[in-house]
Parts: sequence; structure tokens; C-alpha cells
Amino acid sequence: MDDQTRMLAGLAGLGGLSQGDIGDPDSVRKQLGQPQQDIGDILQQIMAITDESLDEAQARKHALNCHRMKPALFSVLCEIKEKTVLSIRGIQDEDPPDPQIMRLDNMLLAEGVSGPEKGGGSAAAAAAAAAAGGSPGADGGIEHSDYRAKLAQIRQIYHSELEKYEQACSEFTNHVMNLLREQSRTRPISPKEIERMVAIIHRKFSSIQMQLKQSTCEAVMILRSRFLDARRKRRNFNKQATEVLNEYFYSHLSNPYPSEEAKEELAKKCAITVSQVSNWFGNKRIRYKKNIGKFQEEANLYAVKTAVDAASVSAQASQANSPATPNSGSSGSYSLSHAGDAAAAYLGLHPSNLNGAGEAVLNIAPSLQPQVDTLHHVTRLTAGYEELTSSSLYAPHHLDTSNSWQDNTHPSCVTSPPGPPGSAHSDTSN
DNA sequence: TACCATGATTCGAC
DNA sequence: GTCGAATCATGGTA
Repeated sequence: MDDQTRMLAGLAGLGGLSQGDIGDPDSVRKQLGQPQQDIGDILQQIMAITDESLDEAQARKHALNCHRMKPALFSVLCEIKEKTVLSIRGIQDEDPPDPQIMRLDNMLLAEGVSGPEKGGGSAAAAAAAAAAGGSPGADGGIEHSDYRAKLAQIRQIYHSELEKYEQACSEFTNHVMNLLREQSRTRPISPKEIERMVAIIHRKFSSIQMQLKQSTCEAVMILRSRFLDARRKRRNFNKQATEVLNEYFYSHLSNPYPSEEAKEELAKKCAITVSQVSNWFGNKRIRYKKNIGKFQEEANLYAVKTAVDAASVSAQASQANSPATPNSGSSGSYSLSHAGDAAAAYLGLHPSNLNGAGEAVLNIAPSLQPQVDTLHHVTRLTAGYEELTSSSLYAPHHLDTSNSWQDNTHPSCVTSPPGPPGSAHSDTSN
């Protein structure tokens, strides 16, 4: 159906045309002689209104409003307007969803700010805390609840602001719709046009909403960085944890690269994460190497302590298993120099075990080998290095000329597999 | 408050 | 990926 026919069809109701006649334009024109004359009159009257006085115009307006052709003419004008103006806009109006809004929505949803309540964002908080690798404990609990509270606050503000915007949008939309409906009595405004106007208003308000979402996202990011930046919430490990780590470090001084299993065990013992264990060893190795002298005392202390512990355990085990052969299963002879005398005493050295060079020759059980290694290491670092290196009995693990740890023999401990630094010993999951 | 200790992060090398 | 090295940022203490 062409425009002309459509227009005529709009007038059909008043012109007494049947639906069957509408399909034939000639028939319509023939039968519409009178209505066509009426339309001309109406248009002339409309044009003449501007030349008349206000009272006259009002009277004319009223007369026009009451004219039997008015609704038909109105609907035709609406249709023409719809086809000419609004159809052009229509294509442009149907925008795809804004990707930025989608991103913001997703983020707010993930953080538990928008969408259904997730316990005040506790899931997000927990995930974030886990990602940060923070140590568990009382402090972690406090900060966790603190983070949750702040997030809930942000959520509350966001929702109240959103509600305000929505309310304002709805009020404004209603107002505009009422206005347009009111005006639609005097000028051709179709329901579709009103719908479009509503859509435009919603778009404008959604851009304001985007700003709100952006601000909320920023607030969440700031909150996250404040609470989850590990540097900001650094806490020293407790004494026991440090002791456990130091014990391991100094008892594996020849090769202080704990395996994954060892790290996990240490992490469990110290109630910290594997990453923290890795960090600790990384820091320890570098600081120890940088200033061996400073760590000497500590090294001696832990070497002796570890040796004592191991010796007592070994003695107990020997007594329990085979009192007659305390050193059964010994792996070989090791020499100790004077610097390790104290520890050697703890290890149960007897004067008869001293060799001609004044070094101790001892049959060591395999379980004591790491401690002996440590003593060798410590000894070498203090005064006895030249003596030890001249001894064919001992080929130590050591810091080589480039000051890096080298493993000349086998690793000193079963929990610390062989291999140079960098061979999948640990992870620094930063 | 200055200084040192220490846990975490970053960066380049491998 | 891990490592060493440098650096940052905070905690603890004199």
C-alpha cells in the first residue's frame, strides 16, 4: 500500500469508504470528492489562523477540534511524521549495549556491589584476600571484616544513589510523557514518538548512571588496594615461624633451596603461605650472602641447636633400635675443624676420634649429615675454610667465587633435592 | 624521629 | 617458570 492510499485509508472512516474500496485508488478518488473538498477547506482554515486575532483563532481552533475530519487528518499527519522524520532516526537510535557499561556492570557484579547480596561481598573479599596471599590469623580476620564492612558501605551508597537516579528518571519520564500526551491533542505526536522520547531520556539517565558506576568501581579499587596491598599490611612473622625458617635455612646452608614439599611443610609449620616461605628464603639467601659476618653468630647458634636436636634424636633412635651398634648404617667419615668444636662436642666427639691433624674424624649417621654440612659451612666461613678445603675427606657445598651456592656433592638433605639455584626449587609467586 | 630489620614487589637474566 | 638483586614500605626500637 503506497502513502497516498494509506492517507486516503486514514480518511476512509469519515468518507464512508469500505475496506474493499481502499485497495483501488481510482475508486477511492471517485468516492472521495466531498472529503477532498473538506480537506482543502481545513488546510485553508489552518493557514488563515495565523492572520486572525487571538479570540478568533481560539474560536477557529475549537471549531477545527470539533470538526468531524479532525481525527482522520490528525492520524494521517502522525503517520507522515512517523515515516519521514522518525524512521530516519530509528536506525540510529537502536544502539548496541555500551561495552563500557557492560564492563562496569561485570566488575560491580564480581565485587558483590551490584546484583544479589553476597554477604556484603564476602566472597569477593575472601577471593581477594586469597589472591593477595595474606597470612591467616586474627589480624587477617579483622581486616577481612573491615574490608567487608567498607564494601557493604559502598554497596549501600551505590544502591541508594541508583535508586535516586531511577526515581528521578521515572519522574522526569512521566512528566515528559504527560506533556507529550497533552500536546498530542494539538499537534501530531504518536505513541511511537513518545516511546522514542522516553528512550532518549533513559539514555541520558544511563550516562549519569555510568558515572555513578565508574565512581563506585574506583572506590572499590581504592578499597582493594588499601586493604589487599601486601606491602601496606606487612607484619613480621612470629618468633616461632622465624625460628622454624631459620632452622631449616641453617641446617641446609649448603643448599638453602627448599623443595616444593619442604616449602609446603614449612608454610604449614609457620602458618604462612608457600609464597611467603619462598620470599623469606629469597630474602634470606641474598642477605646472608651480602653480609655473612653479620649472620655468623646466628648461623653458629642454629647449627649447634640443630646438631643438638638431631644428635639427641639419633641417640634415642640408636638406643631404641640397636644399643650394641650405635653407628650402624653410617655413611662415612667426616672431618670437623676447630671452629665447630662446640657443636662437635654436642655431637659426642671423643678425643679418640681426633686424627693426627687435630681434626675430628667421626662416623656420622645419615640423619646427621645435614647438620654436619652446616657445621662445615659455618666453620669454613669463619676460620677453618683453608683447612677444610685442604682435606681430601671433605668436599663441601659452598658459595663459589661468584658468591653463588654450589653443590659439589649430593644435597645434604632428602627434603631438599639436588640442583642449582633456578632449577625449580621454589616459586616466587609475585 | 632516625635508623635498622624485614616481608613483599619488581625487574632482568636464565 | 625460578633466581638474584634492587627497591619499596612498614614495623620495631633506641
